[in-house]
Amino acid sequence: MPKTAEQNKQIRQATRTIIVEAAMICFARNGYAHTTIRDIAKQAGVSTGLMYHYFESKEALLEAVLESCMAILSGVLLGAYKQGKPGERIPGLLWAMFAMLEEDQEFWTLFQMLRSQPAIMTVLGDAFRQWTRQLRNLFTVELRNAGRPEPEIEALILYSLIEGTIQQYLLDPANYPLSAVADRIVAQYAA
Amino acid sequence: MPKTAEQNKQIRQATRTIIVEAAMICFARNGYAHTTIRDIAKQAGVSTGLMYHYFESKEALLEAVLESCMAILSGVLLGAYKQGKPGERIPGLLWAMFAMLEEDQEFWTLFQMLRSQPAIMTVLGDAFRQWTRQLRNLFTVELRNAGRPEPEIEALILYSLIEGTIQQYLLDPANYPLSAVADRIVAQYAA
Amino acid sequence: MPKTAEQNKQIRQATRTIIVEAAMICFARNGYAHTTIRDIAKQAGVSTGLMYHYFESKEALLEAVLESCMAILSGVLLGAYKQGKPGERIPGLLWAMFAMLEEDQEFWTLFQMLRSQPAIMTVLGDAFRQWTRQLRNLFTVELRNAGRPEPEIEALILYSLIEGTIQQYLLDPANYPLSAVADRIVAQYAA
Amino acid sequence: MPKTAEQNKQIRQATRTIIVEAAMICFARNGYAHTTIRDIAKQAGVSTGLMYHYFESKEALLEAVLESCMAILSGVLLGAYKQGKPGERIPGLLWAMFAMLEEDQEFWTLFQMLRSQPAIMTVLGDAFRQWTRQLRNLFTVELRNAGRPEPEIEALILYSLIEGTIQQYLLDPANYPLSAVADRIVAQYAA
DNA sequence: CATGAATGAGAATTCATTCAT
DNA sequence: CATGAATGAATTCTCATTCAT
Repeated sequence: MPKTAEQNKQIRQATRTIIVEAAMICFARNGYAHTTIRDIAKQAGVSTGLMYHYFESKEALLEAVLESCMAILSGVLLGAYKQGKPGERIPGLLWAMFAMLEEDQEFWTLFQMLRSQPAIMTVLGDAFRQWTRQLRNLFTVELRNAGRPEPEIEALILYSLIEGTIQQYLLDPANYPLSAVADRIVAQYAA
Repeated sequence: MPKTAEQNKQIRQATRTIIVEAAMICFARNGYAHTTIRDIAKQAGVSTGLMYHYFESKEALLEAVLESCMAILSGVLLGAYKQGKPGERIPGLLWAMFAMLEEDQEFWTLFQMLRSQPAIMTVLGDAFRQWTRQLRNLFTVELRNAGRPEPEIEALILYSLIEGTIQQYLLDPANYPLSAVADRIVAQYAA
Repeated sequence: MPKTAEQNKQIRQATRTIIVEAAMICFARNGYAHTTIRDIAKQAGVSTGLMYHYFESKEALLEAVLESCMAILSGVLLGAYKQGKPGERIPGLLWAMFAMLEEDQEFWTLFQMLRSQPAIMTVLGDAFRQWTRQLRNLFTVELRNAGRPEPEIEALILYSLIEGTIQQYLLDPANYPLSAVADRIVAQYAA
Repeated sequence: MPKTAEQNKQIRQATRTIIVEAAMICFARNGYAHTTIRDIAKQAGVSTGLMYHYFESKEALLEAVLESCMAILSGVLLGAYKQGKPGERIPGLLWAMFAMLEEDQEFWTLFQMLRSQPAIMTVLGDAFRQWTRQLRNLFTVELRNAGRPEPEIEALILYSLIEGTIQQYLLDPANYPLSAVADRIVAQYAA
């Protein structure tokens, strides 16, 4: 009794997701270089051979991981964006970011690692740059809506502030006064 | 008559430095994983065997590189710190940072890469956290001198702003309006 | 449809045996240090990578070799033991030993080498001591059956006599009068 | 003030001895292959370079070690031999052997290791075989003096008994009833 | 006689990838 | 779709040996 094409498609999608998530966990914990295909396969509960049914190479898997990260992050930010009114969305965006940071450190560790590996950026840099521009645009638009001067520069600065905060927090989560910092930043942009 | 102890010490120091600098170049260009010991040896102009005369393993070399980075950066910032008057040093520190960023992208690429590698932070995380605290203290002290409220929180934010700016700049140096951003940040802290 | 678990198990067992036997040959001929993993792989007709699929390290393989030696020797001696009647088994055991010595010098060269390597005995010493005790027990029991006084001490001496003979024989097989010595030893224990 | 030739010769001899003894210790503890020239140099308290002033190669050092072992052992046995009267020397030889065994396990561990390494015996086998024959001759002569039939065969057996006992003892010195075994063996040859 | 920095060939080990089933 | 045995090129690491001082 062969499976229907539809069933197969679902299985493919599910297994693919399992593998990507396993890869995210392994990369975050041990870095890309220190993670082997076998590690990921074991984490995912599949055979090493199966990895190659879903991804052409380790690099292709990495690509999928970065895409997944970008998609997740876009989703969260766009969700926050849509909830607020034009000109008043910055605080919501910031809260969404900081909430996520506290909830899912591993995600951010992974994300920071991916974006600071030369070997990865050589391949995926363009995609990442384009995605970054889009996100930053959200901020630019909102800062303009809020009547700020030089919204492009402001957006760069705000984006830097967020990224830097994430980096600092991840360095020592236990001792970082995240909520105090978050309050302070939000206050600066709430007016 | 053997070489004197003094001569040997000098040779060791010089060769060690050559190797660390070669490693910095290679790691910055190709990342840790894509750099082989042979690459570094060739870049340094020594044999592969000698590498292990100075460093126990590739990872130990990596640690030495991070330590070197921290020392370089400390030197630059302390230099800038000493040149200014209490309460007026923040702009000097910022300019030193931004100047260095534009001059030596490779250094910063390397630095960002090192600090986001789980394998490195597992070993050197504590040393790095302590070093970061010290640098941040410079900012805290100056912000207090300048009469700012909550200088600790302010310092965290300023530090984040710098780190985030560096990250953003490195992502796409050709298209990043660094001087505009720098002016804007400095202006914020010059008052 | 993957290979069944049963098939895989058989393949693993067969390949493992091939590798261990190849290692035995190489180690016996050239010693542990002068044998490379490549040598063994070539002798076994497999790739070097596969060696590490079955054994964690060269040393782990060495351990497997010693274990295999002990199993082979136990088999031969237990076989001889079972064929004789209580109280009359010593000659049979001795003949089995001496026959094997003449037939398979390489085995014994290997065995003597293994048991005098500090690196091996550090890891497998306890297992080897226990195994030795068991074999010696065979002799103790038989000497007691034969009505000898102090069978434990006698067994130690008999065991020493055998081991020493093996060592002497291996030192210069061409000139060693093995059958004369064997006759003499057996005569001593046949009465 | 240059040293005199005589002084130099003495220094050479003393340093040579220090190195050989260091090598004996290292080889006994870690085996030949696991011992590096550096290990021995450190144990001897000299530089690696100096090793090559005294020994052409690691193998030449090994040769010196085996020769030293043979000389030490010859000395002890000849000493015991000379103390007894013809026809009554066997017990003395045996006691000398067993006393030495208990006093200097490391020496015997080393000795057994050296003589069971194929790589070593390939080079030094002939020297060792000849030396063994000479020692065994001592026993043959004495057994003939004592009026034993077939003294050659008897000597082989006695020699095996000693070597085997040494091996067994070294395997588990703490639990081996050496004095009981020694008494038993000596009794057998005292009559 | 003595030192230890330097060499480089050779060995162990790793791991992405393939493939028979 | 799924398995895991098998491959072998690439890499890290070791260590006997040399040599300038």
